[in-house]
Amino acid sequence: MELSKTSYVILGMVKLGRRTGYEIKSLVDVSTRFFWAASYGQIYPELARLEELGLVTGEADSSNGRRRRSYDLTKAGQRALHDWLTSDEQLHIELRHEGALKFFFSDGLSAEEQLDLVRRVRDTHARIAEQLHAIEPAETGDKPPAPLLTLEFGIAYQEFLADWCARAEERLVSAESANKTSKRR
Amino acid sequence: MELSKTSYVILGMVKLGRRTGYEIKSLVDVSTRFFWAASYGQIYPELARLEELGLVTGEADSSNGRRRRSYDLTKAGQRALHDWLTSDEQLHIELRHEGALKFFFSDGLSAEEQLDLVRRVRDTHARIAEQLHAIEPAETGDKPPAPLLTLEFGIAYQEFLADWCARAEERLVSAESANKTSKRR
DNA sequence: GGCGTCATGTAATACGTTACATGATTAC
DNA sequence: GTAATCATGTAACGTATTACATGACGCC
Repeated sequence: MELSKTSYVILGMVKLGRRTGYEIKSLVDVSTRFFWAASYGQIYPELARLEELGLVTGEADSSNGRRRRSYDLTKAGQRALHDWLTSDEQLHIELRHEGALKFFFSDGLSAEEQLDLVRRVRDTHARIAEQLHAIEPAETGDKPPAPLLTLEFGIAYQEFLADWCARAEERLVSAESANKTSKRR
Repeated sequence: MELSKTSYVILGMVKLGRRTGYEIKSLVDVSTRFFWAASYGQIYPELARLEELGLVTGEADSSNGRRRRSYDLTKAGQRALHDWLTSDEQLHIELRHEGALKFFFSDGLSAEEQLDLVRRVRDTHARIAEQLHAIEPAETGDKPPAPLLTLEFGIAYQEFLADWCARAEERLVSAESANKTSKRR
């Protein structure tokens, strides 16, 4: 593979408009970071590399009174982005979920400890869902553009996770009370 | 932080029974890998390190005719595992989803290309859901132990994602037909 | 005899985060 | 004037994957 997935985040952000590295990072932090994060340590070197490859062109830009470097997509960059978007290669999908991991190993825990754990996981997702709800959609055209649909997806995703935890909590509570009842007999 | 999350995967697997590095890898590949993966390159060096730290004890084990090294949890290892399970530190939750990423940048695509993309994402999740359905629960005790509940969670998770894609497909199709109708007028 | 699996391990490489260094401009 | 933000970049570090090397055992 020529480019990393993170390179496409950069190309995509530049496609949406002339961008500086700083702007790309800010945009990523309120949008793609929930399913594809990126840091300065990746963005700046990668912008330089993409320029070498002829996929973006950078130029000094003092339009806002600050010294900075803005990038545009080249034709080759547009092609690379489109090729990636329509490629039928296996999608990279990866989850690292410490809550699920703890849950998997939670058989040694007491009922209360288990419940605490599920509650913490639910809180985490509920908080992220709130965060996403707070993101104001910048423009409201007639057709919902992809970033808006993706935001909707993110909200549904976090709420699904929070709901699943809520249902698991109910199950744990009722299992526990059933257990106490049978012991009392 | 003393130990990485992956160390706890190892400790957890050893808690479930005396294990070799090879066994840990095999177990991870059919269980935690869907929310926390691990490779030989992590497992073997980390087992050695955990032994140095006194959290596991390894010993040569030829019980099955092959030369191998099996590990057990020490008291300190059990404590470390329990402390992690009940710790209230921020949970590490991270998603890398190339499908969502492409979707976010899909505004330049044609309606058909967009639809293809969503279909590919749905297929991916539907396939993983099937894979999970195929995992036979080893033991069926009266109370569902945590690994089983986690498997249920994994199935619900993948099915949620596939369903969301299916609904998105419907929306795309109806938006497209509405668009054609209005153009015809 | 050969293939598949069991089994251990490491080296090279890639990927990604964090922290730091540096400095200009803007808002209060 | 000073704090926040804009802005660029790198070095150190940590994490993880891939590929390779090696070899024994069991089944057909």
